[in-house]
Amino acid sequence: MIKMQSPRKNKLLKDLPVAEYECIFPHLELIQTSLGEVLFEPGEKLQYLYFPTNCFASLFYDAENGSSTEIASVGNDGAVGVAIFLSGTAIYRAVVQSPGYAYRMQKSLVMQQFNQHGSLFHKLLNYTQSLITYTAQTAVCNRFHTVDQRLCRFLLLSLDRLPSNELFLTQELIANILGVRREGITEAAGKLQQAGLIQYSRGHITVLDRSGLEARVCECYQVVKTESERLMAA
Amino acid sequence: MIKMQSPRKNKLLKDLPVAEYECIFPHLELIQTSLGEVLFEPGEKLQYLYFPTNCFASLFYDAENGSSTEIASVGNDGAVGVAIFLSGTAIYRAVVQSPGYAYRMQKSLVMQQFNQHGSLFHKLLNYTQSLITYTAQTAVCNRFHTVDQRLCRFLLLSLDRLPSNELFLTQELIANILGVRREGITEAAGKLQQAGLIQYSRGHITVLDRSGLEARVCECYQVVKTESERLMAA
DNA sequence: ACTGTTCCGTTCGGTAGCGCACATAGCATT
DNA sequence: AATGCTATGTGCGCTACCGAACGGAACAGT
Repeated sequence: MIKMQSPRKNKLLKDLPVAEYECIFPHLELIQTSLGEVLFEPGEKLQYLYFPTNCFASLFYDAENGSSTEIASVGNDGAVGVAIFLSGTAIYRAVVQSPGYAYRMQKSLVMQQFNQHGSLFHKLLNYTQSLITYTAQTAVCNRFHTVDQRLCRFLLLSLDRLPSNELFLTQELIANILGVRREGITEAAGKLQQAGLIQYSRGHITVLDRSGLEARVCECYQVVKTESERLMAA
Repeated sequence: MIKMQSPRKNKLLKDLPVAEYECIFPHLELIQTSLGEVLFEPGEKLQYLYFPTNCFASLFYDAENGSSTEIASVGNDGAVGVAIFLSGTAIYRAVVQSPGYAYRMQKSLVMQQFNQHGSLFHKLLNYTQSLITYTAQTAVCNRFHTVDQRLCRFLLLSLDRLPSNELFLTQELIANILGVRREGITEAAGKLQQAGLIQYSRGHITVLDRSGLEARVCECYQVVKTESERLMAA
């Protein structure tokens, strides 16, 4: 099983030139992440940069009153903790939403690669831009779109980061992610289930009709996806 | 007048080591910006990185239905167009909200400085982080706080980027920035005026009681400000 | 089989902000 | 003075969402 977890499964590591990859590879540490695990807390000095292969994490931003919102999520499309080379410290919390494997790189190695201006350096900068896009789109979506639409966006973006069409999240958790009441999710999810688009029970969500979700989602989903693909192609 | 516009007025350029500054200085081009001027459009290939000295710009993110929101603003505390070294293209629009002067740097020079890992390089990375913070906080604020609070936040953050206590913005413009109805601003601003905190008429806003605004604003203001100061100190 | 816990469904009153329509007031131009 | 434009004020019905409370249903452990 672990053999299957090649670092190449992560899209940032996937297309690295052979020389660079071989230089980095020995220093990559495979780790297993569990549901709800916190990779780092806001304000904490980052030690590692994480490259998920088959797990994904949400970046949470706390509000004063105890509520919080997801401002971005990261799967095998990116890296968790880009602040490590920006300033050293992130102001958000990184929480594992779907358990699995990830590779991590020591800060010193990240900085070394960074200083050599390799391929990884450029990919990380591009990826940073796509994170900014995600965050900005979240701001827009929070402002203009309904809970129903935001739920669809969340489901679709999550699916894109996972191999299967199943998610393991309670309505309570989704509510926290979107920054709404739990009851709001009950209602929105109920509609989707009645329409036959998803099927859920006790924290286990199965997406039955992907295109149906796409028909209901706001534009935010496509914007984030397209921009991210554009940046990764570069 | 123009003589007064030393590049050193911009906080990113202010503390550069002498050697680096003298290398950059000859290539800085002083420009004058006018109200409403668009520095770049979303998707456009960036040519310049702008360093405002006494003007400030808003970064706007468009939603599909024609509305838009400010996701961050930049004054003499930063640079407009950091995407130039991230990916080359921004997905937001940069609009001058308060006219004045700025210096700009050709892309080639930016990249050259970037590759030399000078002081500017590190400052720009740090500043990128503070932009991300601003954007994330906007997402949170859009989600949890009232129009009244958001207006206070906007006024305070704008004041911080300006030399005086006056702003030239109609209620209509502020509404676009915050992504709310014009009438919402009429109401919120009316309250502030009645409380004697501001005075306005036909697009001319004077802030009379700064600390009064600070008493009403949500935490978002302080978070953005503190984080930005922390990052600039580094 | 019993019990506690987690997850989901539903109801109900309250409110912030929306969309719309229209009124007024300051300023400019002629 | 007359006209027109732009900025601001106000009122009204409507909807999405909130906060709180409660009920039921699935599951886990003993």
